[in-house]
Amino acid sequence: MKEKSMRVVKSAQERKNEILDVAEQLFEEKGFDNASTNDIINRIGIARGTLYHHFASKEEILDAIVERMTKEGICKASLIVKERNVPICERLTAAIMALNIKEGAATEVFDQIHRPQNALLHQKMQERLLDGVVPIIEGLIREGNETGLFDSRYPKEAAEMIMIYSSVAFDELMNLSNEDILKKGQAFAYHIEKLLGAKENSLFDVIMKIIAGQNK
Amino acid sequence: MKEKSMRVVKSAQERKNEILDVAEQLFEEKGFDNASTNDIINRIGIARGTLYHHFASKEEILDAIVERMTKEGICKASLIVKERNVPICERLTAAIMALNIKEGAATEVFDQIHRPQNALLHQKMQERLLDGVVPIIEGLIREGNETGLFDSRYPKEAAEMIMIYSSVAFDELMNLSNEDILKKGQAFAYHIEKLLGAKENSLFDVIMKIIAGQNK
DNA sequence: GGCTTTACCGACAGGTTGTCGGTTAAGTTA
DNA sequence: TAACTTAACCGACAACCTGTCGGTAAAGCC
Repeated sequence: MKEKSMRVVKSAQERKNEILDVAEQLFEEKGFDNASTNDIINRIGIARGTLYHHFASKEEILDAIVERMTKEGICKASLIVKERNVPICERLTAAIMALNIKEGAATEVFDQIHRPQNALLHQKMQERLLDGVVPIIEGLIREGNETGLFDSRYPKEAAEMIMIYSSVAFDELMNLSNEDILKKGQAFAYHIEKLLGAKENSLFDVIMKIIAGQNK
Repeated sequence: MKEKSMRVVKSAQERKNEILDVAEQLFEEKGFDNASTNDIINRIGIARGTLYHHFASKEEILDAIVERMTKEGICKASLIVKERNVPICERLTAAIMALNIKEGAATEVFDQIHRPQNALLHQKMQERLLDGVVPIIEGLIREGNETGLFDSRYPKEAAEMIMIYSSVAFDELMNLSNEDILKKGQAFAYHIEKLLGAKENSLFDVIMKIIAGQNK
């Protein structure tokens, strides 16, 4: 039954990615705590030592996954912000939503992410996204201040507040009915306007458009 | 060396509290992940079976601790709110701060709480505090709306935003310099005023007073 | 073709949580 | 007060887990 241990050698980078792919998949399926390093090595078909040759610990694997998952969102956000011909409000909403990467493959991750087994994953993702995106949003708010679109006395803290709220509140979106989601989105837009001292409805429409597109 | 296993019988309630006391203490010292059930039973001097006679799992112990720790804060908040002769602004700040129970014995817990080992504890505390305190704050905002003090179109979501932000942002307070803390507090007050449509400085002073008192 | 580097292997130590049959104390009933 | 029931308690044990380590084999270099 047991396969003979055919020795297959790959480049470190290739093997690392393979491990991360499988680990991510497994964390989605069973949660971080429940997925064991044995699960990982069995599914790939490598030995225990191989795994620990590439990663020092299970937590380091998690860190690498978080890194990989967040990098894309943060890059996207920082690109969007630089498009100075796009209206600030649109850039702002796009940047905020860049972390809610609900698109494509990552969907299942976000379903599992709040389960208690994934508290650590959740915390690390949030931390990293906050560190990465808050400065970007902050810059945007400052730009809006100069343009006269916004009037925010504490851009950094406002950015923090927006990002923290959206990362926690939009986590639990899937449990809500469609009208609840709508209301939550409206409230979010309304509050951001207040927070940034923006004109009423200056953000409302563009935010609602994105939220509507989200669950089509 | 090994003590003879003198059999001591206690009432279920008494024993449960004993377990929670020691577990809480241990979680403070080593973090939730690092503190083992063996640590708990050894420190108390009971057998493995005894522990699992009273609690079904390690996580159930954690839940009970979270329950115990948050109950006090939530009770306090709901009491404060009922004092209708106290100005709303003071009640609001007091209720918000009721979760930052930095007073007395709980101090060390909050130092340890952000360490990765405690992600689960952190998440559960936050969840429970949010569920408990948000409705209370919401009621207060509605009251403020009626009095004309506030002007909030979405009281529930505003309460959520305030609580989520304060529970995340004030977590990492100990790493900051005193002036940073001050600025963060000022920004917080400013933003709450904006969020609730309150008059400028109507909350500022009372919030700053509390924050100043916090790290004396 | 020899040498060094590095990916790889799998047994193993030392830890973990949760289970379970059996034991003893406390309470209840007769 | 003696028999019986309930509930707290015990400790060995199974079934995991993570991380280590000496050794093997492929790849790259001289």
